[in-house]
Amino acid sequence: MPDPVAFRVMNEIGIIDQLGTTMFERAMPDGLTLPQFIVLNHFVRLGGERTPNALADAMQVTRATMTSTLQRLAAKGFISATPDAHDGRSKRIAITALGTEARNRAIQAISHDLSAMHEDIGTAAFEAALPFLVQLRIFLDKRRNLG
Amino acid sequence: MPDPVAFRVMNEIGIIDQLGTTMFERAMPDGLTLPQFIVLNHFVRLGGERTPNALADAMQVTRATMTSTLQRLAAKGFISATPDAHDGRSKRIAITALGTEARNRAIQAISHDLSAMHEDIGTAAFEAALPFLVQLRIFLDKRRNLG
DNA sequence: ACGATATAGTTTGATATCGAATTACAAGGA
DNA sequence: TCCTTGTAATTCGATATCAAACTATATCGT
Repeated sequence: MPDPVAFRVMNEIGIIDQLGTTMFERAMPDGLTLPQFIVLNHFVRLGGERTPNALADAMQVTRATMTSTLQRLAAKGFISATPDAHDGRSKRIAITALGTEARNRAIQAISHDLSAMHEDIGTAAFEAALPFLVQLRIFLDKRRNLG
Repeated sequence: MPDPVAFRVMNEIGIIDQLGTTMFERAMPDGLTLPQFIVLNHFVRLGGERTPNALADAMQVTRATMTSTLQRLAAKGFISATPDAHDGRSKRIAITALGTEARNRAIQAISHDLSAMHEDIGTAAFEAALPFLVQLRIFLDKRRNLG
């Protein structure tokens, strides 16, 4: 019995994620990891402040995971955290100037790999694949929240 | 500036991998993890014996990672390891009867989630997405081996 | 007002993963 | 034979991740 096609797709996705993450982190300066970059990029793209909880939701990770990533970013001086004036349980996270610089260096560092991907696979193929991936991600997210 | 489409695709793939792995491991009996299942499934599908090195190549992980996963599978009695008679550095790994049973229970445990995926997304969409994913995986694998 | 419940964040313990260093053995060359 | 180089596997230290347990604060119901 062959593996169901959904299983084969998930398997390929797992390997791609693994290889892609390794490629990214090898190219990074500042010892920046992919999850750390994604947080910095989120702040540069959308601006403002966020709670750890909102970041965890946006990145689809648990709050525990986000706590860990934010602690490492704070240790590098790439983010700041201030207590929320209206809710004693909460925090406001923002990117620092140092963090913005690190994010921009990261963009530069990965641009060569991204270009190679566009050349080899074709930008059109990425565009074509995106709707399926979004639909699959939304399905899995819904299913997670059901239990 | 929007993120390049290849970056958005890699980002979706990362989230899908994360959500899919969590869904899988929640459904698993025997505390089986996804990497552990993949090794067992490999043996059931293809039979025979393998070296840790060959398994690491097949799963696209480092030998260090495979050492760790094999140690946990051996601790559960799901695989056996015997020294190679002709090469003192090497080992021969095989699945045990207990391992085969665990793999079959795992298949059962995940079948409901897989069915839901096929129903929601459509089997045809998975078939259509597979060639792109294979191409992307092969590109990243080649690129890794170049450095 | 108070007790029950919910929410924000952290901590802990486990697994996976990488790269780098290490150990043990193999193969080849002088 | 011995030395160098190569290969198989493991160990180590770091990061990410989850679930579960925990702390602290907020909100809701009576």
